[in-house]
Formats: sequence, C-alpha cells, structure tokens
Amino acid sequence: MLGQFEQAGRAIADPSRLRILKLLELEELCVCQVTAVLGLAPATVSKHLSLLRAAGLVAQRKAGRWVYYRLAERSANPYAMAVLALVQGVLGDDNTITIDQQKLKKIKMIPVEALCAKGGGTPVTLSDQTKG
Amino acid sequence: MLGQFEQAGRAIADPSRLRILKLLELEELCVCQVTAVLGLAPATVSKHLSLLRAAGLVAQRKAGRWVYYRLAERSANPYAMAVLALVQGVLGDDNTITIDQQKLKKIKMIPVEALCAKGGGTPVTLSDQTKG
DNA sequence: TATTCATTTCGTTCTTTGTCGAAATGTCGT
DNA sequence: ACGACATTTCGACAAAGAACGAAATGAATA
Repeated sequence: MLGQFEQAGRAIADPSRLRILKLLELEELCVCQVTAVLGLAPATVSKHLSLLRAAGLVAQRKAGRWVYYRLAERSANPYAMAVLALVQGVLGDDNTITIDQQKLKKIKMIPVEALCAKGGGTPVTLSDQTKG
Repeated sequence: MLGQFEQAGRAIADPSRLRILKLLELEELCVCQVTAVLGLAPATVSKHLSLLRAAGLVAQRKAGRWVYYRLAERSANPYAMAVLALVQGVLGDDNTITIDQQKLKKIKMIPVEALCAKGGGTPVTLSDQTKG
C-alpha cells in the first residue's frame, strides 16, 4: 500500500508529468498532441504517459494509429483519485500551465493528421516563453 | 509555482519520508526518536527532515541538544497544507506504517536521554517485520 | 502484402537522489 | 574552558530517473 501511494506520488513529482495531467484536465489527447505542446521527443512523452498509466492516473484508448489518453475516472490504484483531485485543485494559475493550455488551443485547430504528419518537431510557436 | 508543488510532491514521493510524516502525525518527535523507529543512519534521517522542512511540510523546534520536528500548521509553500492533508487521509492501515507507530509507542516509554545515549543502533526489536 | 506512420521499447548518457561514514557545529554539564 | 553528545554538513557511492535517437511494433491504406 505504501508502495502504491508512493507510485502515485512519484508520478506527480515531475514537471513534465504535471504539465501532461493539467493538459488532460481539459480534454482527452493523443500522444502527438501532447508531444507538440511539451516540445519533448515522442519517446519521452510516451514514457511519461506509460508511467502515469502504471500509477493509475490516466487511461488510454486506441483509435487506429493514434492512442488517446485521458484522466482516469476510476483506478486500480486506491490512491489515484485522491492524488488526481489534489492536482486538479491546483496550478490553475501557473505560468507554464497557462501557456501550455494556450498552445493546446492552437493545436486543436490543426486537424490531427496534419499535426502529427511532419513533426512533433514543430513546437507551436507561441512566443515560446516556457518559464515559470 | 509549478516548482513549489513539485517540491512538495517529491517530498512525499519517498517511503522513508512518508513514514516520517505518518509518525509526526501522532506527535512531535526528536531526530533520535525518528531514527530509532526507521532504523536508518542519523545523517540520513536528518537529511530527510531537512528536505521535508524545505518543502514546507514540517517545522522544527530546538530544545537544547535536541531538535524536535512536527507537521507544519502553516507554510511558506502554498501547496504544503493540501499535500499534508492528502497524506493524513491515507495509509492509516498500511503494514509498515502500523508497525512504525507501534515501535514509536515502545520508544516513547524510554526516556529520551537513555534512548539516544548509546544508539539509534538499537532498532527497537518488534519481531522486525518491516515489509508491506 | 508492402508501405507508411503513430506509438512504444531498447540502449545510452547524464543528472538526481537515497544512503552511509566521517568531520563539523552547537549546546549542555562539569 | 572542556568534554560529551545530538544534529547537521560534507564527500563518496550506488541506484533510480529523465531525456534522446534508433529500432521494433502494430494499424491503415495502397
């Protein structure tokens, strides 16, 4: 049990994963969309998402070539929902989080096929000030 | 801000520090008492406590040679109280935590001077099954 | 079935972190 | 002031973790 709580704790003890969770708060997203917002390598984002899933904080849904992730609405980890609730109650006014969410808005305008086509390499220029 | 939440998150994302917090839930304790329960080196325990303090989760009170730590009742870290509340609502029935708290009971019977005198080396034998 | 492409897994590199022993710090009682 | 001793800091070391590029996986389409 201690281990399960620790696992959920570790999952949220990282800025990239917190950013991901705060994005998923808005809506379900596919890996390439998350990648475009964070500006990290797809492999890195995928690993973060796996870790979040292992901790029971997010769930996935496969749709053809794409994989969509969303916040878990129930979980095998008995502490997951409490931890998620904590995260949701917080950081709404953080600089990085706000910018991420604005980037997401722009990204949602681009159809998913066009976005993932050439690259997570296009980091959605938004006067790229990702400092908090 | 993201950094402050992350700091609090990292602070609770470690089994030793969780054990410490759950001990401090019961009462204010000095370093040597915590050391005796956890069975770790004094230096290690001290470092954990410093980290918890830096994260704003615990406060300290110096009394002569001894330093007493307690859960923070207010904090410079705006997320500290929420994180503490989460921890307090959880793990009450965990195996390791329960055993720790029983060990603590025994330790409280020993006067502080006698306890710290020879050793955190005496790990308070309680049919030492510290697995969860 | 061959190709394309989003995602994941693998292997590597670099940093962070948990732990310890030894030395430093600071306080109490002599 | 001196010695004893709880606590902290320092230095070292091993383990864990975050990031990447390259290769593997698996689904859609030609």
